[in-house]
Amino acid sequence: MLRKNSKQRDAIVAMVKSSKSHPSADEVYGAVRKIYPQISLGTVYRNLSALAEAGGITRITCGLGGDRFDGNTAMHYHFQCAECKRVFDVEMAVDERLNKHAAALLNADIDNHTAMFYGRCAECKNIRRG
Amino acid sequence: MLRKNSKQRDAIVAMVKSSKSHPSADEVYGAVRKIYPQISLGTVYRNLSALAEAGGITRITCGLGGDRFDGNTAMHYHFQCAECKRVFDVEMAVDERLNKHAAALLNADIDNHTAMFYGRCAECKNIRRG
DNA sequence: GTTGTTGCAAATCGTTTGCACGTCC
DNA sequence: GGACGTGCAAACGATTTGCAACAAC
Repeated sequence: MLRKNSKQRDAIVAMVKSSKSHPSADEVYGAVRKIYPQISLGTVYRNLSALAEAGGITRITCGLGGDRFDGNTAMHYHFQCAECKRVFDVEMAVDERLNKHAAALLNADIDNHTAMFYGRCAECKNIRRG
Repeated sequence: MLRKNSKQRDAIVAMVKSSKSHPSADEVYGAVRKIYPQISLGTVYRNLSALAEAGGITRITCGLGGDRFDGNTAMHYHFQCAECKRVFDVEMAVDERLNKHAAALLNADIDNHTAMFYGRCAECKNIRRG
């Protein structure tokens, strides 16, 4: 994968990199379709997965709904609102030593870790709950 | 939900609580079926979700494969092996203040957070990679 | 007897894949 | 021109849901 260029992939990368909203595959699809109306959802999924694998973007596995994607590949944590399902960055220092610590405890090779916070975002927290 | 007792639910709780392997819904199904061969996968899913919602067990959203369930509801972190997909506990102190810290940063209500480590477990790390 | 719970099957959601065709180097 | 990428549709795995029968209180 990623051996040849494609304008579809370029558009997908550009969309994810320029977005701050942690879009889902479907949202990327909707946005890129405005430029390439013929693009297929399969192509979006294939490229998002290949790009995440190659390290060009980050895949965010969240508890509520499908995966999200993030153009910011620097290690950081996320928060997901249980109400609106949006994902936000948590601008908090990440302790990379946790990987080594956990690796020692488990006698495992550890590549990375993720942290997800859950609750209600600023906009949703004062509204009646469904 | 959870307003009346059922022997199926009792068996599901017992299985998850007694397991240390963070079983998937399908694994719970397989185990409980030995006692109640007529139980359906839908019942297992319904009960696991209701129990997790009620706080009797914990749902683990992991990046590789479907959700797992944990009878240990005390806050702790997990590690998933990229090779065998098994999930392990990480016996590491959890800083509960992170929730307050993140809540302040985002002006959000935060209930909980999870952390997942990824890599290769002790058993898999020395074996040729596929 | 009312209401929650079950078993079953069909439906849904998010994602992946096989294939014929198109495009890049 | 050969390998990789695309569009399309079908397939897939995980999970949820509608419904009639059933069990708990």
